[in-house]
Amino acid sequence: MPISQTETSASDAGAMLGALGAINVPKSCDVLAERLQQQILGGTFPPGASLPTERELVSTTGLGRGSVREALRILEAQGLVRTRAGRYGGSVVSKPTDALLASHISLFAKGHSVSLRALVEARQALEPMVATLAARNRTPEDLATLKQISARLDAAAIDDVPLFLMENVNWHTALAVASHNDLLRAFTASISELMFEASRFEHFASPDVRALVTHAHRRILQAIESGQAELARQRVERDLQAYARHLEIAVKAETAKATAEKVPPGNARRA
Amino acid sequence: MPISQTETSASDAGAMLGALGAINVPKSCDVLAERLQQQILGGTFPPGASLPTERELVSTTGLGRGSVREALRILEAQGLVRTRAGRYGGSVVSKPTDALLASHISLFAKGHSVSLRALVEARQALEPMVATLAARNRTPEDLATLKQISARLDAAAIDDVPLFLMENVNWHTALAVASHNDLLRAFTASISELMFEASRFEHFASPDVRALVTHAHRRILQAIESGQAELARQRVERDLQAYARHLEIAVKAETAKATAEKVPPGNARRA
DNA sequence: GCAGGTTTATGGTCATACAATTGACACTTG
DNA sequence: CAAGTGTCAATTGTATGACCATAAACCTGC
Repeated sequence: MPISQTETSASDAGAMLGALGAINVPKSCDVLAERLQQQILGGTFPPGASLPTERELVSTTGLGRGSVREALRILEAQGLVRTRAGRYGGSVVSKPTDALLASHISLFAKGHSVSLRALVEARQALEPMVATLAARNRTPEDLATLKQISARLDAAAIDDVPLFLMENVNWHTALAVASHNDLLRAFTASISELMFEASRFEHFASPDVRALVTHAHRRILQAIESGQAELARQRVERDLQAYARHLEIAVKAETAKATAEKVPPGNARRA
Repeated sequence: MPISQTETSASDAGAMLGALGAINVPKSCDVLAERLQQQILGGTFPPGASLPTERELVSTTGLGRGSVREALRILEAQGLVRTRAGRYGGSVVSKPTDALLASHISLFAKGHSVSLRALVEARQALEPMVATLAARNRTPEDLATLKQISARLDAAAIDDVPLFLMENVNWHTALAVASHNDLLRAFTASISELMFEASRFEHFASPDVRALVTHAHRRILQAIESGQAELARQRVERDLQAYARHLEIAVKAETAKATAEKVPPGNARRA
């Protein structure tokens, strides 16, 4: 992002001071949070190390304890520290978890009302690469996990739709783990979670869709097991295209039903 | 009368409650933050609306002002509110910005020491789809912006490397905007930013690489202008592969130089 | 040795007071 | 009247102090 202040449209008035734009006076807690963040990222406080105690920070910074605590809440929300009470407690430095990043992505998506279509597009972008990398980088353990989940998924496909959807998320997450790319893993897991939430309301998981999913997963897993990266990519792409088609049909049916329910006044509603 | 605490005597109480794991006592500020978050997401406080004042929250929740303020700092770190001081100030609900999500992604990436290779892989996953969508969904304004940036990029390619790198980020961001997919836009912009930071240290931007980049951008932009989605995708893919190759060479040279500096002189290792 | 209580450093919460900020509005001034 | 200026009031920002809750470490008695 370009520098925000410093509008260059200076008239000759106030030339000595230059063009000064809106000046933002930071809050003390923000300043402290940022400084601590830099120190953490700079290695002064490596993961696992303890920050000074609140009261120490109070005395070293000259701020009040309230400000110090607010700064710590910010760092906590960023996933950089984990605070525990009690003797020998305090704030220990930690690495942001996948779950935390996922929650921030989720907040962003919900805040911007990201459409199901956009989610599918993002998935179509990410998962082929994930499959490619998984075929290349998977460990035997990754493979074992995937097979385990596949078995549970197949079992749930018969009659337990909620479990099926949940295991489906697990499957995609495990695939992302097998890719051994932290960033893609976190992105993919987040999107799977979001799609899971979305598809719980659209009750889109008919028996034939479930069969289609399990079949596709089997073929993808096979390609990954044999290390055929390109084949895995192609199969994921085709699977996602089929999934997108089915989803579009389901959504269309849903909206059609919704409008049908709204139009006729006083009819025989749901039994 | 519902179950008050101390259900049954201590003797066999454990059996009735079943196996209970570590119970986590939440902090009051976390509880409040979560409840407010739900209300915001649930539409009770739509974007642009004001939350109750701190002191109102104090009286309605029964908590102390410190806890209320800590909750607000959490929401602020999540990008859900923006707090201003002064009369008619307070906390107004807002949507998380791209920049905020980018900063969280950046923290995650830095915390996990995500490699440049992983970044490139993520970019290779995202940008082809971004280009496809941009070719499909671009508006005339998007196109104008892209052309503007392209012109600046071409000019900077001649001699101003820092400006070139910055405009390069802008170009990719503008492309992501043209895709009209909020999630892909935010992801792509974050990764571009991260790669920019990384490539500032590796001073990888030789004249011929710069020429290669501007040439590729021109061809991509042309495909997007004419709405040829598939062509745009292919060109981005090829561009990224070339970029990845050059990057690998540059990194190899860099590490070779670093090791050469470390080993005693006169030790001619094979490069 | 160990089961139990005790200590004590630490975060968690609350209350109060004052300072800083800022938009609205009345007030001057030309 | 127009433009600038001062004042006010509501709200957040900050500091201080006190006390509670928690949990690891340390006794203590057996």
